[in-house]
Amino acid sequence: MARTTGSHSDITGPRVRAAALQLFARHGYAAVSMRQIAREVGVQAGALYNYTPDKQTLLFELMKTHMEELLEASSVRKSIEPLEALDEFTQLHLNFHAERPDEVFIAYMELRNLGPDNFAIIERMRRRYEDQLEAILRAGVEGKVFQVADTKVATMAVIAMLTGVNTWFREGGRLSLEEVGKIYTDMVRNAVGA
Amino acid sequence: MARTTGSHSDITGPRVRAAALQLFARHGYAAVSMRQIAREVGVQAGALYNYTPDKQTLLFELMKTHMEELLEASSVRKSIEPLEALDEFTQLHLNFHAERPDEVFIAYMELRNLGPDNFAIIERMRRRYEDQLEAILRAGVEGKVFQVADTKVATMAVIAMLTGVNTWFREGGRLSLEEVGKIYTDMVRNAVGA
Amino acid sequence: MARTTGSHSDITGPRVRAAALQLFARHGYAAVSMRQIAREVGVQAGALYNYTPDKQTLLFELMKTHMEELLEASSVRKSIEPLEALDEFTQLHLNFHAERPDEVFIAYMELRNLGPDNFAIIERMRRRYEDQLEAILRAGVEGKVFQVADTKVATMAVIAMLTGVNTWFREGGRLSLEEVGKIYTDMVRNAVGA
Amino acid sequence: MARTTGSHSDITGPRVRAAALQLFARHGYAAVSMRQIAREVGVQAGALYNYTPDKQTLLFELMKTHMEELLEASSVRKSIEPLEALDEFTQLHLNFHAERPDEVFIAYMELRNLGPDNFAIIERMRRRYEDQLEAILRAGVEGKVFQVADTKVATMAVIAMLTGVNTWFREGGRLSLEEVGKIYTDMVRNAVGA
DNA sequence: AATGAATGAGTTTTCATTCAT
DNA sequence: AATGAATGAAAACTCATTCAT
Repeated sequence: MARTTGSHSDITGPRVRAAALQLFARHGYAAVSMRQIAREVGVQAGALYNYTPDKQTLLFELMKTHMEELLEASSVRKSIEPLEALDEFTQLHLNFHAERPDEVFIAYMELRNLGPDNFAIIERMRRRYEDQLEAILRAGVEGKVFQVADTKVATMAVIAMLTGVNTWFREGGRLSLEEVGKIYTDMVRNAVGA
Repeated sequence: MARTTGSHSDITGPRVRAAALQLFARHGYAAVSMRQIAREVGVQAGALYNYTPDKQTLLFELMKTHMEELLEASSVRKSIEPLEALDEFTQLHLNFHAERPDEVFIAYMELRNLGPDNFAIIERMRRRYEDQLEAILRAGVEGKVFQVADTKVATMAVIAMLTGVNTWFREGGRLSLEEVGKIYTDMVRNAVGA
Repeated sequence: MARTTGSHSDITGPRVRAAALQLFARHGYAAVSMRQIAREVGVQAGALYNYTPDKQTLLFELMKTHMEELLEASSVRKSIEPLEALDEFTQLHLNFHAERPDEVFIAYMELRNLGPDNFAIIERMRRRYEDQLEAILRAGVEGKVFQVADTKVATMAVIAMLTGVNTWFREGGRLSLEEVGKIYTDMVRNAVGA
Repeated sequence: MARTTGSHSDITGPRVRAAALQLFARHGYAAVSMRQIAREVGVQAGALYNYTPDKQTLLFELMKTHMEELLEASSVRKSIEPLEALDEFTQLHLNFHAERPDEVFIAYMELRNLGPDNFAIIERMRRRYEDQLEAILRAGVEGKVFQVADTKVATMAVIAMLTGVNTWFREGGRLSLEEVGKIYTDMVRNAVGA
């Protein structure tokens, strides 16, 4: 049957990813069927395979894109002073994660649904992100502006603390993102003895 | 024939829960089949239903038991000074969670696989746990020994920081649990301005 | 564990049959599980096998007992006149069936759940019952008190008509069983041209 | 690979219904598995769910279609004289039911396997059919051409008598359907005192 | 690019039955 | 006589994926 001229591929593809993102975040990768995704897009299940070779790759691409954007956003900083760099990192992490709750949720929850190769790729990217914070902490320790017993541990602690915001922060709640940002900037500084 | 031999009543039940715990933690609730659990126990799938009415209840009981133990372990403290109480909370949290990585993982990851009623029950228990830390922080703020802009936010931040340990800490790794405990006790104190 | 002295076998057996009767009638043989029957009796499923070799035999015994009672009740009549005999048959059929709605229902609905041998046995008994009415009709035709084109067909028609009462008659409804009996006595007479 | 070859869309649907009809009639709804139906159709079990949302709906649709056809066939008659109408009803019932032994069997035997809503719908249709006969009988009583103590009871009795034919009549047996029709026309007339 | 029919393997759960105790 | 643990087979239904059209 005839369709409005022009290809749908450049419109359906993003819609597939958007639907998968939302559904995976809400119900979990394993609990979402290709048919559910297709229904959300307004298409039959078979059509999804024009946009992804399989369900697993769909998940992987979502996570990879997210990590790429995170790395790109975070690596712009050609950091100056450690303290300023730390504050900047805090703000960037909070803003970036607050804007992408679904992506963040998936990136943490669905790691074990990746095949080993895909898992390794995502893990490597996450490590690279952590390394950026650790570099800041190390610089601060060397410059005696931070007091930290173990920079690796402190890195993990700070990131966990920051990412935890996503479990409770909601736009329009008691606190604005700006207020939360101020509170965390202080807590992070304190935590690393700045 | 009925079964290999001998009655296994009081031995199979715990083994079912143990197998479910391990498998759910490793692969995720949705990705684990009743058959897999049964195989691990050394029994046919049907036999599991002598020990749980269904898969969902099996998950729920695991989480409920975990939260009950957490609440019991943490509520013994008839806290003295806020600072001492905070240190005690930090240690207890780290030790308790380090001993039960599977339970902790499940308690965080599988919330969305609970039915609404079961979810509400677990959420209430988690809230009660958070309230204990918040009470300590509030007492410390009143007594001017802590400096915290928002006790609720600080509560979430500290718990996220502490629970994050489970994502990387491994017994026998670079640091002992005791060393980690010291580092975190300091970082937590700092974070709340003690 | 100890039980009140004395055997339960002479009490549990009838209770098993009663429970099976009621449940088979309500939900159908195939839809009733041995566990359901056991629950109704207040016993574990395994205990049922002290009273029946299997589920199929339980059904068969229920039907056989019913047919035996029907044949016994109906064959007492060493009938006199055909018309009187016909009225007597009508009354007996209505009363007997009205008193045993569950047995009647099962005897009609569950025939196909019998194994071939059991089926043959029950069918033979049913045939014997029909033969009694046909004998009456034949006598009436010979005696010119009935006008019936085909006694076999008339037999089936009359029995169908009478048994149909069970689909709608309820004790305590608009009509008493006695009233229904009068109406059917007339209709049956008419139908066979008496 | 997808399937043997060629699209079967508009051919498989009817074949599913036909297979279900025959199997339900022969063995009973509860005793027939979706796999059996699928095997009869020559398809895997999963494919059936392209044609029915579930087994229960398959049964319901079979019964609904049957009742719709019955109502359509029977309501054409804009009856003239009660006696003529009665004869016509008798003939129509016998012919219609003789042509559809499987549908009739299911419509009577599987009522209790319908969910409550579906049951109510079918019951309402059956009631409408009965009402047509009762209207004829009432007209006949008013016009003094029938003698009937209770039109509702007579309606049930006549329909039971007629439907009973399906339990024994077989095309090619001792009597033709036409002969049976004549016999029943007489018996029905007699039964209602015409 | 999309459909719709189909597969084959899988899911959770239920079942009749057995049997050591 | 009864329990309770277990089996092995089967049930209804779902799923990711394929492919002719």
